[in-house]
Amino acid sequence: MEERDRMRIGELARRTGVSTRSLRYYEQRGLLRAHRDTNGYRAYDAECVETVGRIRELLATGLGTDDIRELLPCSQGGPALMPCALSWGAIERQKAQLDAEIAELERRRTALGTYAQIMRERRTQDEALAARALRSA
Amino acid sequence: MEERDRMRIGELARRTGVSTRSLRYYEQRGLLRAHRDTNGYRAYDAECVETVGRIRELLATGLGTDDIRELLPCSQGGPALMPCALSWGAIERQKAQLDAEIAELERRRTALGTYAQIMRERRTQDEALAARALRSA
DNA sequence: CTTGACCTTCACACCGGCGTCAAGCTGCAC
DNA sequence: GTGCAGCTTGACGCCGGTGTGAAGGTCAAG
Repeated sequence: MEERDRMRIGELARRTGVSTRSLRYYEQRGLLRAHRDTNGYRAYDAECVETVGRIRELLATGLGTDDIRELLPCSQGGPALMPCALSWGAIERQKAQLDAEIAELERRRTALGTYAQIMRERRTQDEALAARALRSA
Repeated sequence: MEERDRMRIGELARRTGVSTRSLRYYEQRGLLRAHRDTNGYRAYDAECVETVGRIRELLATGLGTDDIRELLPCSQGGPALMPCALSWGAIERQKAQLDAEIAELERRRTALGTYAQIMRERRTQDEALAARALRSA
């Protein structure tokens, strides 16, 4: 809780490899909290580095900021049993959603393959027709 | 080619189940061609019903309107050998893209499962702690 | 003439995480 | 004082297919 452990947004960005724009966005979305210096500058505790890391991981799973906001307190220390139970649904929902999206993409891939097959056959016919036309000409 | 075979946008929408908004959009993107009555109304040939069907199929595979524009003449009758060859790449690209997206989603799903597992373990620890706290209290 | 169904073009809204520019303040170094 | 790096908030753009609404023309039926 020492003030010395606090850093400004630029340094947090450097340490995490995340743009300042994103950090401000995470704060706006309620994912990240920052103290304020007297001049209005954001002052982040050292643990924010880890928090940002978790945010990036969760974003990378495809979860949205709304889900992550409910999920984050759960992944931190402290008596977070209740939020855990509450936000458990979000993970299950997201897993189900991912399964659905994967199925959808595989359906698309199959459809595309079928479509390509039809076109391939048609092209073969066309080539046969063209060859016959050439011979008769 | 009889004028009697032509219909206006509302009827095409009804026959295909596609909104008039989408039909106008397809025309704007160069996927669909319409004649014009003297009063400016769009007049569609009967075959447009099939064309719209193909557009929907291709859209459903995840292809964009730009790809479909190059792909459509290929799936219709006529000497479409060259466009076929040209647009073949679009299908292959899309298939590769779908494969990549599927892989990405599966990576997300796995990551989510791992994350859930970590949280589950942490929750178990928390519960153990809470139980011990209760007993000692 | 009016009503009403159908048509026209133009254009804003959406979603979501973030790039990017604008206009202005702080504070250190020279 | 001047410059510059770093900070602030605010706001537009993107991507792409489509919903939706405005403002107005066409035409047949009453």
